[in-house]
Amino acid sequence: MGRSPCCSKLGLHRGPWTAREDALLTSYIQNHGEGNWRSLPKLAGLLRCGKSCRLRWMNYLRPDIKRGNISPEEEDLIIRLHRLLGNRWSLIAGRLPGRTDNEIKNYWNSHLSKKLKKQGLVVREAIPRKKHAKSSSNSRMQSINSNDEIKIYAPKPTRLTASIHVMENSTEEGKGSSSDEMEYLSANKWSDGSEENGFFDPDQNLDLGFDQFFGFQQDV
DNA sequence: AAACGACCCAACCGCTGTTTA
DNA sequence: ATAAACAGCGGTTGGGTCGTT
Repeated sequence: MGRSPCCSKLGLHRGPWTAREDALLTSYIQNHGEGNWRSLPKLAGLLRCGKSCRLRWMNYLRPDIKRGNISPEEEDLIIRLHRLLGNRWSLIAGRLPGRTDNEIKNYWNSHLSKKLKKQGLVVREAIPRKKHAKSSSNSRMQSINSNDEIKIYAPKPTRLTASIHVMENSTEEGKGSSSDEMEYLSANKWSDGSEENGFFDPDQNLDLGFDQFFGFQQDV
């Protein structure tokens, strides 16, 4: 399967979006809804690739996007979630209504990683993506290290619904390095006392006890 | 006022995962 | 079972902006 040709190869527009392009895209999506990114540019009268349209919509034009500074509460939440999930920006963004994965990623790279390093806190390194990953019956299971002992279940970037009771000790400063946390996560115990087979499933377990864990109520 | 460096962030690239024929 | 098409994710880039000298 080949990667689809990029915009430049097809003679499409690249670079910053114009107000007119924004208007065309917004208008089309308002009338027809999201999706079909491949055919959308043509139907909307845009000389852009679908990928570019999707990105523009998701990161900038969506009506529910929250603009402005990241609040201290949001910052705290990002730090906690990053400690838990690593560079899973879409998952983290799913926890911050109105914020995009790109925005959070940028904020992390430009502010938080430096800030935490200054404070002498461990910043979790990016988990290298597997090369030549072969789909399996449960292909979203991603190993995060070579010995396959620790795994994270990576759901689609939908809103997370689950409990983090399991992480309650990790919120204290200085405690719980990432490896500690992952070890804890792989201990196969959920908040309800049930045991699982070593996979952390944020979709299933991030919501319950959210406010206790994160210290404030989510505004959904 | 000009030059320079640091920072920010929108956009792109390359890859993986999912769906469908 | 397989491959192609499509969608989405995370890392990186580069142009614009801001602050400092």
